[in-house]
Amino acid sequence: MDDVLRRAALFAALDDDQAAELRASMTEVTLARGESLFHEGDPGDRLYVVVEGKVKLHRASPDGRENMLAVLGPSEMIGELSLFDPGPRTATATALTEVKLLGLGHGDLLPLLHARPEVSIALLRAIARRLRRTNDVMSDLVFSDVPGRVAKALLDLSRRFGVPSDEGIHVAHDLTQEELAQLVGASRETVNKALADFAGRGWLKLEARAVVLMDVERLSRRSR
Amino acid sequence: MDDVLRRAALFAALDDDQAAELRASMTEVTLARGESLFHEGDPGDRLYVVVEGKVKLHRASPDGRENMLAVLGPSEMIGELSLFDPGPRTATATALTEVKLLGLGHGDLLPLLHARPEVSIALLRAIARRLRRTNDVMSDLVFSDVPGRVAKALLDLSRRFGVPSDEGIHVAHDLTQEELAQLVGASRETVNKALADFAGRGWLKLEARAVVLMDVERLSRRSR
DNA sequence: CTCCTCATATGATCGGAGTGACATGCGTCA
DNA sequence: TGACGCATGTCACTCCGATCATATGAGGAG
Repeated sequence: MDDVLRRAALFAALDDDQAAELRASMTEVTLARGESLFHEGDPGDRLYVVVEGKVKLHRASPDGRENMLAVLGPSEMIGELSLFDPGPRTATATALTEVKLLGLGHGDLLPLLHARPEVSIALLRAIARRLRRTNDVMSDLVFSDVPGRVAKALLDLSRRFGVPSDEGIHVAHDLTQEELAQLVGASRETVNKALADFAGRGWLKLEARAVVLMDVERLSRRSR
Repeated sequence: MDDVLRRAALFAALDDDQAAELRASMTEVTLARGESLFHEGDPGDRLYVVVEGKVKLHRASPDGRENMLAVLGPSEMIGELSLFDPGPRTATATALTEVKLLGLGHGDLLPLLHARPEVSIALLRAIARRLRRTNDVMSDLVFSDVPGRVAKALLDLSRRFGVPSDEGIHVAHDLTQEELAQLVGASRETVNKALADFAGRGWLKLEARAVVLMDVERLSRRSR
């Protein structure tokens, strides 16, 4: 059984056989960068688990500006909200890289939840953790300035997607600066300035859709 | 059985007998305005349901400023996060009015979740809804200016706590302007200006810890 | 290999909103 | 009932960050 799936909340409480059975009942979806899994307003009764790649969850304001709620990677869940609390999708999910997902419909999940309470409990934990993260992001929007939020976002991405290298922690976030700006709720220009400033101080090195963090300590201090 | 409790997610899936039994296993807590139920950092293994009154969930930044995550009223749940995703409390809960709550410990909840999967499912729905609301608030922080956020907050409070009167919808929010400012992530002065402006236009009337909404249509338009 | 387009970089300008400083109002408690 | 303390109302001043404008660079399509 796939290691990535075993780390997903949906599979956490199941033994190997049960996990294999659940996996068999899920349908595979593949997207190229830029393609959307679903759009804000769509009817939603399907949940997905990321197997490979990254997906962004985002919304548009009436006047066309974009805000990114989250970047989701392997083992993470997308679209649960419309399943647990029935209703249309309140955000759009778009692939940041080539991405592979497994989808599960409402009709297949409910029996599982009734049959195996541990699964519900694992999902409660997962969604509680998400709510905590979201609350943290909200506090940052209120308390921190843009450079602080950029530093925080990079550290967060580094914890989740970073790999150590000889120069520092290499973080292939797959976000354009425009997207990074949407993630921290600021303009592209301001984010660019913050990044350039950090790079100038030697705290990090900029690469295409990636950064190398070289002084996590300073960045971390700047983020508070 | 109390009507307020029957509307709480925790009780939604139970029949009268089961609800009465659950209620009996919960301990009553009473607080006066200003008293805290728990503080950020406290170990947390208890969940509460508001029976009467209002409670605010808030956090302090390192430099002492405050941010309010939510105002919770009757039937709503507080402190679930530390229960579902074990860990210290990530916010402080403080009474906005005299308040009556019922508390349930981790040790009493888990057996219930295992025995009655419908309870978990109801809780998943409740927390999913909370996450949706939080995402909405986050988008507003990014997209709307302060007057817009104030209008939005008042409309939200009115939907939850408003009662129709001959002049308009009377909303006893029990928040000082300082607290309202913390709720929308702005300074007291700016919120005061927005309120004075709305009042000057005849959209609402200011009262002590309350407002009377007289032109919901305009306020609603201003909030978008 | 060469455009063309999209991403990145950087400066100039402007405005919303925070800060600080007061004045006023009002509820509550001795 | 008087007075203190907290909440509210309103300035002037400053500044962060959005917006506009304009390079420069780099990857893809032909």
